[in-house]
Amino acid sequence: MLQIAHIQAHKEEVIEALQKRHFSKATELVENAISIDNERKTTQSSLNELQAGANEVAKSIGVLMRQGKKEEANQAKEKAAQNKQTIKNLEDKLKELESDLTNCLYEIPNTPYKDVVAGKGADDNQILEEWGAIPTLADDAMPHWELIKKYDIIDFELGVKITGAGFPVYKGKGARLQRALINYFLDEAIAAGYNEVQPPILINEASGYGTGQLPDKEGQMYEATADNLFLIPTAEVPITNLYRDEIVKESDFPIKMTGHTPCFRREAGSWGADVRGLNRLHQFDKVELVAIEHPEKSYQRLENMLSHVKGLLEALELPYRVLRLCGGDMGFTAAMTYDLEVYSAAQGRWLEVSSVSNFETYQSNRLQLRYQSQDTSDKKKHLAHTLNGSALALPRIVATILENNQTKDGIKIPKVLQDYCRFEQID
RNA sequence: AGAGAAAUGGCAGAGUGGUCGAAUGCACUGGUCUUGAAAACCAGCGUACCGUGAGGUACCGGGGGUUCGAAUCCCUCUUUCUCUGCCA
Repeated sequence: MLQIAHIQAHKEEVIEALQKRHFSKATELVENAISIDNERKTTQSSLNELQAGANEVAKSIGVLMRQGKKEEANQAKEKAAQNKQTIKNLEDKLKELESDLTNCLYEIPNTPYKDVVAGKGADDNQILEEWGAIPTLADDAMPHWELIKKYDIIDFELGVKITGAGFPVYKGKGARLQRALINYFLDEAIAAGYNEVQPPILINEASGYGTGQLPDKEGQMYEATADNLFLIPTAEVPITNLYRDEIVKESDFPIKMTGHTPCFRREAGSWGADVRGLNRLHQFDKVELVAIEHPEKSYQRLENMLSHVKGLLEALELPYRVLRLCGGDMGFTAAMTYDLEVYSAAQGRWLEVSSVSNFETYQSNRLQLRYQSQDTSDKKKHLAHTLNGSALALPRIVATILENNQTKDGIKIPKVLQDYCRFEQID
């Protein structure tokens, strides 16, 4: 969430930035947050004053008791008891205001970075670059949902039997290709200086709040209700939360982590004609990059992460394009997001395979993830910036490899994967 | 899963109703001394919020309660440790 002090100091700027998202409640919510905060301040002031008085009386009673002045002590007691209820009421009011403020702030999305253009949705995204030639396929080329049947490598019907729609079973070379991709992506991340972690794939509520999945987006997550845990929608959640409530040293930056996890998404209501096959699943695998960075270097870090992902796609020889999302298409918590899409030749469409974002302090403010400046005269703890990016999500990469590399003899495996797969084609 | 014990500042560790935001040691920062370092000595050293400021308030695992007053008493939750059980 945004910092209330920042909103107070830069109200117009915040409202203006939020307009880029076409966020209609911007002015209303910002005004509301400010007025709650102002009331909070005055409430705390008067509460503190009363508490100071009460503390003084309580102390004096202690002194009087020790001096044996019982009567005076009892008089003071009565006096103190009078203010008790007032203090209690003010305390309750303060708590309520604080929680109102937090709830209000939860509803305000992150303010887009200066480079982000205004826009309502996907059509307004900026296409920054395109790489690679679009392959021309034979006339009888098949979309991946037919190829997986032809070669018997991914089975949706079996998944339906075991679990339900959107939970495919990978078999034989399909399973091995998955494993190869995971290992390849992890090795590349490690080579780029990311520290591999294997986090839990169930998270508690606090973690959900930390990275912004909660409140409001619980409908997107599978929930283990008996234990009040959630299946992760992305490794971003457990990995970023490793640093919840931590104070790091400035010299620790950048903190770079990577991890492979399955991801679980309910995707309620988002099924339609163009989500056949591997295009949208309830469970899929992803290798994620997470970075925690100094505020002054976070955009540099974002570029660095973007070029890492581009390098992967180039090594896999998949034509891609880079989009900078417009305000309206960005996730709630992001300040700037690059999407990478690969061209799926048999479907004739671009498929999003990675999303790389800078959250600035939006997540770290909830996480209370701060750093201590190296400058010893600066005693204050400062919020760090958090970033993450997929590198990469598997299913659409698999779909595109299958479609783009199909030949009459079989599906050619990209060179970089051959050692990982230990086979060169699927036939 | 059952029984017991525990949770205090960066760490260790005192404190069982009142000058306790919290002894002491270590660590850390600054200084004295030294050619330099070590040692010794002196001083400082938690976080957040409110206040222009002086200053105030809250925080001793989380939440609630008793009391004029709670680190200290009560309830509850969480976590850790020990023993027993179970298990890859």
